[in-house]
Amino acid sequence: MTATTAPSVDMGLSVEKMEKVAFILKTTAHPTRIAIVQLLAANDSLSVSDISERLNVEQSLLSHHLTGMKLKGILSSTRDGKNIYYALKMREVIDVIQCLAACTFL
Amino acid sequence: MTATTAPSVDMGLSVEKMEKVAFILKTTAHPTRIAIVQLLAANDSLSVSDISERLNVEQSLLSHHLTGMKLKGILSSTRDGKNIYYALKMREVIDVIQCLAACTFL
DNA sequence: CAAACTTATGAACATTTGTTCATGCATACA
DNA sequence: TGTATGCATGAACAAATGTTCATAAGTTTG
Repeated sequence: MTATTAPSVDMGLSVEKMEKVAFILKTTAHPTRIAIVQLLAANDSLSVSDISERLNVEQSLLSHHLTGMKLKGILSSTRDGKNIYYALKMREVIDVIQCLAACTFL
Repeated sequence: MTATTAPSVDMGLSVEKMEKVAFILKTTAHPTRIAIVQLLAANDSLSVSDISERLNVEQSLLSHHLTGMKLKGILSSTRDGKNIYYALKMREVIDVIQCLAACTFL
């Protein structure tokens, strides 16, 4: 046991993994964004106004959340006519959710 | 917020679970606190100065992190002489970490 | 083209979170 | 006692995050 740059304490989850998961959960750890992820996990792709109506979140605020999540690589978007459709891009988001869903204890 | 009290989209992880996990990860999603959790997952109980030395974090700042985590129910502390020993309290923290560690994809 | 619709954007502001510094408080020990 | 050690605390500040509002920009349709 040399002291310093230990890559991971022997607990199964490396610092790297932990930080990746933390990033994902941290950037989605907000009621609105959680709901967005839920919707997009169940719906594959939705327009902004779809989401806005379903979640009852005002357009501008929602847009900020969406573009933020897109910037961080979690969502993707494509235009179709005057609508813009968002979808889950980062596969790990679903992975993490499924992984956690499989844990029965919570 | 009337219409959207849907308990969980059918994706396995309820909003409630998701928010609990998010809470855990969000409150630990910080380099120093991640390291703290790692240490305490591997060591059962450590004094503040132990942690301070190992992580090379200044006393006061560390103390703020520790008391914050304690306030949120994640850590516990007991005094022994002039030292105060911190330990992981919230079992779910370890659970979540182990759960994520079991997921191979990341 | 103009009007209507959908989404993005940016500025101002509010709130939360992280950091530092100085100081206080408790315990041990000479 | 009083002095040193270990930790907490609170104020001041910094930075990140969330929210609102007004407005712009891209698309369709009449």
